[in-house]
Amino acid sequence: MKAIQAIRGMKDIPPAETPVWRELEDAARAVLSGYGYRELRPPVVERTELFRRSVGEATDIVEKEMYTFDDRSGESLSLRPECTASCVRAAVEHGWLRGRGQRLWHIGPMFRYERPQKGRYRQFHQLDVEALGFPGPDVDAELILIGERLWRRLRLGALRLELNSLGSRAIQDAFRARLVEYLTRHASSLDEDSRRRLDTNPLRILDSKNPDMQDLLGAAPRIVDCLDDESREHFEGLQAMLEASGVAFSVNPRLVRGLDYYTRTVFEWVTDELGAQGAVCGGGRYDGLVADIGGPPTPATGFAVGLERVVALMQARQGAASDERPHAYLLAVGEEAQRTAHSLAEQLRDALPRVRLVVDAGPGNFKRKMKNADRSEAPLALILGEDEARENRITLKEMHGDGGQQSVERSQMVEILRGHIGSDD
RNA sequence: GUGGGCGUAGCUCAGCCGGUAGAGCUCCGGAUUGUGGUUCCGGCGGUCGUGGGUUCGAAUCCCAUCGCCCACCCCA
Repeated sequence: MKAIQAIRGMKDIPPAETPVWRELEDAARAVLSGYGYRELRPPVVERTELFRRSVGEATDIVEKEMYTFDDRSGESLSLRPECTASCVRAAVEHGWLRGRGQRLWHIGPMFRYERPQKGRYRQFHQLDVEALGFPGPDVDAELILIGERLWRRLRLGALRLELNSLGSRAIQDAFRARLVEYLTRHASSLDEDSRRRLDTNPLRILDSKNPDMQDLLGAAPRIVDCLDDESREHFEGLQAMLEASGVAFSVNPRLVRGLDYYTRTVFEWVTDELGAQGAVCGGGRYDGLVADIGGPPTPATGFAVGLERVVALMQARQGAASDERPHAYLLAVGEEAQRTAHSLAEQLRDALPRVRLVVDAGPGNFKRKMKNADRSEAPLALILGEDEARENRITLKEMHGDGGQQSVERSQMVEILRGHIGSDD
């Protein structure tokens, strides 16, 4: 019989890696609570319609990357490809936007049917941060500062911040027409993909990686030159606040983003260390989205962090992850010892709530159990054999170094173990 | 969806101008029946991804197919 394996692009995160993930999640929680953001946990499945209306009918995500299915009642549902739409839906549905802003965050899995490659998976995880109901550039700046604080806390260097402004929807429409006009004039210099996108998504031609087109694109009209006064002031305001906070950034006039809902501010944190998938975090302002999905007109801004990509950077970084090795391995041999081993272990756990103690009171001989004690990487073996059971003692053996051991009264165990735990964790 | 690379033991890999499979690590046992890790000795483990073709004979050559990785595309 053929063994069943995981779905393509969906990976197990093995025990050896979960400490890094937890470090990242704990850091995110701590940073966000420090800015007054509160956690939201929306469902993983939504009506397909929600993503059509938010992400955009003509985007790749909606056109060909969603896991969509009909439920038993015939309704079209989709696994979420991103979760800004869900956060906005929840806020509107519960009336959280009535007269005040909401600062929200969420961590969880997202799903996109794409060909997997380095840094890109079909199930992947995002930290999503959304500020709903705030019109000013101050909140865009706040989001960027949150990102920077998170990178600093995780000891990640080498992340660059790129910024752009896409202006209002009306400006985007006008600019799109200008850009199409320019590119059509030079259609002979466009590659095949770009010619196709001339119809579907002309803005994205701007960040094509094709080296043959760089000259052409460098001379293309720039959206930052077409901004309306309000958008320009907003963008300048953001830059002034970042400068005042000492945040380094570069304006990339060709930074556009693949989701239809962005207006004005867009930004990305990028790295060169992850191959082709260099965007670790991306986001921007979406002032029209709340109204688009049926809520009250509400300005909003947010970003998403790709956790697999951050984890990859953390793994490449210097510095050890947290230690999960047990402090002690209690091995019981003989009927009486095996029967009472858990009782002893529970007393130790009552006295030392932080102790990491593995109990081996199963079948197997002494040698076997010592081997397992060694493999557990615990620095201390607590030996409970027939002699110890009879004399109400326990033998402690140092598993590192010379392997010296001593026999002690059970009543001494707590103090000795406490010494071994020390300041660890 | 398109292109390239790669599939041999649990893991990392060698063998590939055809002659019927090997190493290191891991694992199991013994030296050491109340002591692991080190050392020594022995052992388990492979329809060579799968199916077909060529051949007296295929891990090796050819075709197809599946899987993994990387890139395009797209994005976190």
